[in-house]
Amino acid sequence: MPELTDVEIARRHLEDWLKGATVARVEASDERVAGAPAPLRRALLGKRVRAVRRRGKWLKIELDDGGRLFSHLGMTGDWVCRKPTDSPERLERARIDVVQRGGRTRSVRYVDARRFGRLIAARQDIPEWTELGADPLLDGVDVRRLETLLQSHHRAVKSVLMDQALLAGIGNMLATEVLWHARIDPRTPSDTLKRPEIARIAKAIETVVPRDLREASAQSPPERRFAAYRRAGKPCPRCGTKLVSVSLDGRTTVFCPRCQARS
DNA sequence: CGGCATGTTGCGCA
DNA sequence: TTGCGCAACATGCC
Repeated sequence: MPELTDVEIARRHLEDWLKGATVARVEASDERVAGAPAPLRRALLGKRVRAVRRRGKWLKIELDDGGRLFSHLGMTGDWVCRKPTDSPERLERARIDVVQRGGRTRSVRYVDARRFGRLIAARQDIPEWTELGADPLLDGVDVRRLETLLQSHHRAVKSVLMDQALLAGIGNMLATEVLWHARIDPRTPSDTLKRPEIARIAKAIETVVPRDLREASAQSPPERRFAAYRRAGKPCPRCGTKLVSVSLDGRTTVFCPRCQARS
């Protein structure tokens, strides 16, 4: 599921399902994901959902008493909506049942195969949330700020783009796509990039993120969402050269050796 | 069976 | 201090 775009879609769903509703039932079957059930229940039961926000890959459900529930989808997490009478999903880890003002009931289930996701109830914003960098959708992309970020680190440009404390929400898929779009070798040391290249990266983020949000909303198959990601050995959609794969930060990174050549 | 996977954290090492 | 490589986490899927 997770990258800024899929998390934003999850946010829209949760807002639709939960906003204005009152929590009537809470289950947390997996301590690894949600901690002990009791504190979660205490934080949510009887509370009304005021808003659902997103920053980077984190979701925040705000309650009318000032409490908040943070949700990270990890690698395989997702929220789905069911009826309260429906049996648990196969990989369900938690559920929040709510009653809307008109009396309509919903059962919102957290599903997560690998259980890397997290549910954290808190009374204030947690560091994982407050320490996030600029979010491309919420804050826009500023070329000068991006230039400062890139030049203040001596790291592969892809690592910088994926650093959540610097830019929030860019993961392996989006970083791969952004650099393909900008025609930049992902291994390029970030502080050697020149202004025109940085401008191309900024433009690529502004283009790729909203476009992928539309693609993901339309449920386009993943192979149509991305030009390079998971396409090693296949022809570059731009020039036909075989895409190559390297390992960077322990992640598979695909790029075109011809149009993403280092200058 | 082996290998790979959208994320994050923590450790050893240069 | 900074950055890199890698293992770990736990499970599904091809």
